[in-house]
This record gives sequence, C-alpha cells and structure tokens, in this order.
Amino acid sequence: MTVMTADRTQAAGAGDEAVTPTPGDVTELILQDIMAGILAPGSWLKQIDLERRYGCTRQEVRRALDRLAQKRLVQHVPNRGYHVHAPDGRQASEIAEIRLILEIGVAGRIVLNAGAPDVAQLRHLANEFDRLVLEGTLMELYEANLAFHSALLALAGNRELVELVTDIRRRTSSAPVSQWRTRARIEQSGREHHQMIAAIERRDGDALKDAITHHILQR
Amino acid sequence: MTVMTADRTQAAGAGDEAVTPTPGDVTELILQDIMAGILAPGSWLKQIDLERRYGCTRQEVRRALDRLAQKRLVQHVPNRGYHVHAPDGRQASEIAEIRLILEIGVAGRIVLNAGAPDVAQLRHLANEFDRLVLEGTLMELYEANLAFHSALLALAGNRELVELVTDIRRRTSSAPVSQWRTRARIEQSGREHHQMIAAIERRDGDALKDAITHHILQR
DNA sequence: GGAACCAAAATTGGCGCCAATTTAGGGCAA
DNA sequence: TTGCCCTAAATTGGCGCCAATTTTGGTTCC
Repeated sequence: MTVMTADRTQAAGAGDEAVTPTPGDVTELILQDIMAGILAPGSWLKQIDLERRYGCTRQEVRRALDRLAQKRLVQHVPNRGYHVHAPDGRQASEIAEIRLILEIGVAGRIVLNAGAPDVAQLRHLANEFDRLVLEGTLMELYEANLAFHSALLALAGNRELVELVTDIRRRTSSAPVSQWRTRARIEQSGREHHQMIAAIERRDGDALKDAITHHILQR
Repeated sequence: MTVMTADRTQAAGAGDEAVTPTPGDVTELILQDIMAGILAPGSWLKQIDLERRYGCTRQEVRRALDRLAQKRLVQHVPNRGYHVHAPDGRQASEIAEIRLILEIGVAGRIVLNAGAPDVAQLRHLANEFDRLVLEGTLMELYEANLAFHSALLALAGNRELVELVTDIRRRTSSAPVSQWRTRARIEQSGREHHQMIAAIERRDGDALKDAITHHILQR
C-alpha cells in the first residue's frame, strides 16, 4: 500500500491505430463531428446513438463524453446527459484576446528564431491553405489553418505554448463554419499568412505583431 | 473473495484517513494529495490503494485518473497503470514563460480596470499570504498565493484567462514544495505582492510589469 | 553463483446487467 | 377541448464479475 518507487520506465509513445472497427480514440471522432457541424451546438448527445454511430462500447462513449466535458466542448447535466456546448460571444472574444496576447507576446522570439528552412516550411503551409481555399472542404481548410499557426508558434521554441493554443482554439470553434463567413474573408486570411511570413523574413517584429493582430481580430 | 461493496465503513488497514462519505469529486482529493506531496512525483497510483484511501469505487478512481491524465498531472501507461508526472525543467520554464507573457500582456488592462475596492481586496489577500508565512502550512500558503494571483488576473476582465492560468499553474506544481525552497524567497514573494499592488494604485503599468516579471521568474 | 524460465499472485481494463431517474404518451375528469 | 395525473418506455449511471496482461517469487539448468 501507499506509494513510492519512482521507477521510470519511459512510456513508449505508441501511435497505434488502424485495425479493428475502432480506429483510435472515440473522443477524437466525436470532436471531429462537432467541429464539422454534424453534431450541432445545443444538440443532445445520446449515448446509444454515439455507441452505434462509432461502433464502440458504452463505456468508451462515456469516457469520451467525460473528456469532452472536461475540455468544455460539451456540457454535462446529471441524469439528463451531455449536449454540445454553444459558446457565447463573450467567451469567444475572451479567447481571441488570450490568443492575441500569446501570439503577440512571442512575435519577437519567432522573428529571432526563424531560419530560412522555417520560412520555407511556413510558406509551404500557407500555399497549402491557399490551394484548399479553391479545392478543399471547410474542414480541410480549418486543419490547414491550424497547421500554419501551430508551425508559426512552434518557432517560439515553446512546446507547451503550441499545445495550449491548440486547446483553447478548439473551445470556440464548435462549428468552424461560424468563423469564416465569407469566401472573401477566407482569402483575406490567406493573404495575411503571407504578410506574416514576409514580416518574419524581414525580421520585422512589429510588422509581424500587426499582421497577427489583424488576423486574429479579423478586421 | 471480494471485500466491501460501496460500504462507507472505513477500511481498517494502514492508518489512513480521508474518511468522508463522498465529499464530492475524487479527482480533487487526489489532486490535493499530489500537490501536498503525499503522492510523490514518479510514484505509481495503484487503483486498489486509491479506492481504499478515498473510500470510493473502482470506476470513480478510474475516471479521476483519466481526468488527471488529460490534465497532464499523471501519466498513463497501458496495462501498467498511472504514475504521477514528474515535470522536467524544460516544461517548468516553458510554463513560466507562458504565464509571464499572459500576465504582462494584461498588466495594462489591470491598471486601467482596478478600482479602490479591488485594490483593497488584493491587499487583503496579500496580507493573508503574509500571515500564513508565519502561521500556516505550505499548502495553505500555496492556496493563498493562488487566490492572490487569481484575483489579480480577474481584474483584466477575462474569465477564461483566470481559469487558463490556474490550469497551467497546476502543471508545474506537482509538489509546490519544490517551488518555494527557502523561507527568504517566500517572504520576498510577499513583498512583491505589495509592490504589485502599489504599482496598480499608482496606475503604473510598467512598474506592474516589472514586479510581475521578478515575481514569476523569481530572481 | 548467476541467468533464464516457469508458475502463481497481483493489477489493470472491459463488458454486461440492472437500478434510478427522466421523458413521452394515453386516459380520465372538469 | 384542455389540463392533470398516472403508467410505460427510454436513457443515464453505477456496480460486480472476469479476461488479459504484467509483476513477483521460486526453481532449475548451465
């Protein structure tokens, strides 16, 4: 009983997936469907439906719902069930504010750390985003945007930061559709990506901050 | 054979305590014990031990462990169990960096928003901290410090931010003991609290930023 | 004497059943 | 017809049992 033994056998990461009707984690699948708008904000997530939809067991569903509730993506009402959280305007703007502070806060570091290969990588991701504006789905666009911003933040040399921002981003984007209303705005986002890259190449931290500000506040 | 059902009678065994009918959430209890250092970093958390220690069922333990694993406070190794995560130096400094960026980022807003009652409230919390330096336990001190910083951040008018920082703070402080090594450093922290308050009263955003920087980086 | 091997105990993790609670529907009375 | 209540169906949530895997301890062989 009690504790001890700091036996440190390092956990093998184990990226096991595939095989069997259960591809990976049900949490991820439900999350994707929420993001895609298939599971609309406000709708009730009946365990029996999810069970059938994803071909998994009841307890897997319950664990997934509990995790999503911890992340604030769904809300739990005891003896009633779980429903998709509908983020209000206040929360959305507060989270935008946090993103702004963080990304502005590391802009200087990004400019300092970025080398030629990093810039090339960013440019590749920005181009991928532009391509998907024409040819991709909204979901692919969302992923590409996330990839660009993750790569950008990674240049600050703070891994925790990348994960943190990825997490809080998800809190507002129950349905990414609601974010990017018009195609004009999406194309504008694409141009802003290239503005950021240009600022990084010029080692112009202030210009990068401006570009990020416009990009996040979308105005 | 199987002993005890959900029988609330305290298990004899080792002289454990924590005998509550079911206080609320087991997650919180385990968290407290991790923070208190009772469950040391690196130690394995056997489900059967926790079950007995907190007088709860197996599945409550499992849910709590899963939640703590989501929050990165414990690590899960399939078929081996959960052990308390031992944060490395890199992660600790990265999280300090994030806190720094966020708190500096809202320093201006805090100075603008803080009214006389807010300052009085902060001063009360700072005094409470000072009092506990002499009379309280390390755990109480930790709580008081958290209360001060939460109140400070709340002045920025961003509720999400308060919760976010509270969350990431926990990630490094598996054992708060490791943070505040010397009493001299703790007393220094107390003085810095008052420096921050003074800066807020003078509406001096830059002074507040300096004070926060020294406080977080502890140098 | 040491290492590899095998059997027994301990631990984790999953599955299914069933009780508690909530929701839906139909009948009865005003 | 409208409103209320009571019963039946649906849903959530908890608990115990058992299979799979790992760890421990003892034994044998080199």
